[in-house]
Amino acid sequence: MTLRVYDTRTREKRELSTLEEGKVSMYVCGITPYSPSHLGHARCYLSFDVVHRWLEASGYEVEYVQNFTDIDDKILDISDSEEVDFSVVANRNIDDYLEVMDAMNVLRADYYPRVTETIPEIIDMISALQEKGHAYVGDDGVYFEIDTAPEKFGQLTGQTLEMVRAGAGGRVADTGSGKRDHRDFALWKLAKQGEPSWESPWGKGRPGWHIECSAMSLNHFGEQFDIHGGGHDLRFPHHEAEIFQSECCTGTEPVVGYWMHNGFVNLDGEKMSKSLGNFWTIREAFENHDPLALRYALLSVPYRNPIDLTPEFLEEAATHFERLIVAYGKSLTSNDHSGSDLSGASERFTAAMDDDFNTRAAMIEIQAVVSSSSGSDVAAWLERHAGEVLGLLPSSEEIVAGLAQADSARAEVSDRVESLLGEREISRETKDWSRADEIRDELASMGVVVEDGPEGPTWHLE
RNA sequence: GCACGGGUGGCAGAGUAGCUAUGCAACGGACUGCAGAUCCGUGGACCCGGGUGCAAAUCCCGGCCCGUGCUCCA
Repeated sequence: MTLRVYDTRTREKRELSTLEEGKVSMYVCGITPYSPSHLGHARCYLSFDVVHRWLEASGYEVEYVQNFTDIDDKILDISDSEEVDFSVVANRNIDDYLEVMDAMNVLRADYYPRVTETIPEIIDMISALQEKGHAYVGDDGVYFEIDTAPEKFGQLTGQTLEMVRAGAGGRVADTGSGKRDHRDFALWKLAKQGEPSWESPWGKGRPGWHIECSAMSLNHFGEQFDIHGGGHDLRFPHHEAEIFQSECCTGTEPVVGYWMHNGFVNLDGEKMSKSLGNFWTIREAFENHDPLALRYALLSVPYRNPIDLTPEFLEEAATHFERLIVAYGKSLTSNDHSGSDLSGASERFTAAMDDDFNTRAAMIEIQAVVSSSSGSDVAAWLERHAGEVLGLLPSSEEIVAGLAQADSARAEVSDRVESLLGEREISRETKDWSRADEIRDELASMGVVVEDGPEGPTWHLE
């Protein structure tokens, strides 16, 4: 069984082959912390969390780097309006991000480099590009000159230089930037009055948006690394700019082995994004949804496909999640073996994950196991597959604590429930259905669900 | 407009030529006073039009539709 990964650049699923046997270097574009993260971000980092987990489960040693773009125009806009330092805004939103990710069982990356802590490396890289003739100094900053490496254009989007030239109209003049060609992009932006800035050979300023990722990946991994992830919208210009910067700087290509891009979260068929304003922050979603149920929902569609968030979609996921938790709890407290052979499910699960991380297919296997067996072996199976690999389970301690709490809650109302149930059974025996239903309603108002079975009624709290 | 991705049953989602995908939902039956749970079973799809094959959801051509990108964006 081999792991196949879809690569945006070559547009095919390829067997994963890494630079160093048994090791994977993975870089994922992180957030720009100018506002609280929304569900689109959740989907991205959840997707790559599963990539991270599955690679490790497959025996790879993974080095995972995710950046924070902690200085940028929008952060400055907000810090201006709040009259606080930009770092206040950035730190606040980074904390928010890490908190909600923790709540959704997202494992931490190994490094979270920040732009503001990578300035010397960025400056070195820009200097190298300038020396090699790929960068020039304009009125308001330093730019990468696309025409010095035109053959690198369009690797991730298939666009040609001409197309983009044609599409842009007279934007160069509009922006008043110091670019020679509108397809060139900023490496270093000179500071305007009052903006935070860092010293550089070109004057005080700050890095352009794309250069940080090139500098950070070079810094952590060297000239080449295995996987680069990010949202689908980053393919152009951001990731193509990275290819220009990294490969022109080092002369080594390709800089990235596999470009992975996750699909969007849509609301009413449209991309959820901050600029469109049609987003839910992750925290808002937590108000109505268990973080792990949300994780379940967002992983229940393969990472490259779009997800249309509808109430039905979220409900279905919540139902499955609930079943999983209940089944896990039941198996966890069982001393018996299920007597089932779970090897087929394991094989199909592995095949699904090996096929470009098809979490959907993998989760169907989990559903099948959940609905067909229970026992101590099932608990172990779920821990490995639903827990370690997909991160869908709370810790067994939490589950056990939850069960204990449920037990005590149950014990609290038990006497009252039993006496009502006894009364109801008498009513049922005398076919006094209206009285029986009345009692059931009364129990329901106490949060007690009654289920009549062949061996009499059973009840549980909900 | 151009580029990329995609259009499979109510929803999600496999399937790159021949054999029931699958899950949820729906429906029918069993069981039920009813409800619920459970069990058994059923129907239902390949955007349109051409083409190549003995055979096409699957390959080719032409349309149409949707999403994203071309501007900050996961």
